[in-house]
Amino acid sequence: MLSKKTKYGIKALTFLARQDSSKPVSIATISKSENISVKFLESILLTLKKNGILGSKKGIGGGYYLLKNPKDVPMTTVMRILEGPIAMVPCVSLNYYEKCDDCPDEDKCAVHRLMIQIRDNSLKVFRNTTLADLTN
Amino acid sequence: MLSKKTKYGIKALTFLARQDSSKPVSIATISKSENISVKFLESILLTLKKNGILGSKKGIGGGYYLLKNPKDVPMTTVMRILEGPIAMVPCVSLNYYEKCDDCPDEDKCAVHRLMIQIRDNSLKVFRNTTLADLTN
DNA sequence: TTATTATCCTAGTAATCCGATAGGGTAATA
DNA sequence: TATTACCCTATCGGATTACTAGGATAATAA
Repeated sequence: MLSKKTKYGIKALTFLARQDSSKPVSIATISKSENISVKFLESILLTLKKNGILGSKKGIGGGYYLLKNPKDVPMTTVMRILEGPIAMVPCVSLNYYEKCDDCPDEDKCAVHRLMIQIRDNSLKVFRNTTLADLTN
Repeated sequence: MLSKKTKYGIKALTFLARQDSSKPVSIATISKSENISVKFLESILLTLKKNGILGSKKGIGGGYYLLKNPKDVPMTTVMRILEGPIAMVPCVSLNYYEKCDDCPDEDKCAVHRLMIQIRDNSLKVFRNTTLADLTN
């Protein structure tokens, strides 16, 4: 299941991608438009900022804005920041690999081989989709 | 993340698919071979039985066995029984559809459209993979 | 300068889910 | 009739999730 954090994060990012990029948008504005709790959204935008996706400005007229052109933000990046690994099991994860305790030989593991296929297909979609693609 | 329940379930099923189909295999046997806790495995096999994947036999020489030919058991079926919906969000689920509270128009929702692609790709893999494919 | 606005940051918390275990009951076989 | 092995319900600690509280900090406007 996709977490609400990721869901809200993607919604907020596409909202920002649709705006005039020069002007910051306040949390309150995004919150109202996308029906997301202010406080929860706050924490999500903060992690996006800490990970170099968003910039921010304080005070009156302040808010968040995209640091890059939407077409240069692939969904792999967004997913990894908000959701964590794209793979369904750690033993097939590219960025968060972990060996299974119970599995003596990954190459012979049915789950492993199946989940590699799922991962590859998901990666293809996330890599080929940018924020710009989602604004239309 | 794939639950351990599903992971163990797939492992147990492929183990059974490799056996002489006429003979039941005990929980203890599968448990030892696949490094799965007996009690946990017990509950997993029981749900697979209740959902028509496995048959069972009690008493000495008893155990579980596949009710169908492994090549007639697609992973879509196994996943839906053990893991639940294949989609990452209920609003794109074929078998467990649910509308989002926050989303006024699914067709205009970025998350919705992205997750449809992910679902379609995963479905393709799970549909085209049977238990027989996983035994090799 | 100071009041206002809006982000920054740490903590906490209720609810839910997960993985596993307990402890019997029931049916089949020897 | 004893043993084996599945059947079934209930529980439970720990982790995660989806928030919420409450104040600190910085920028702007008066």
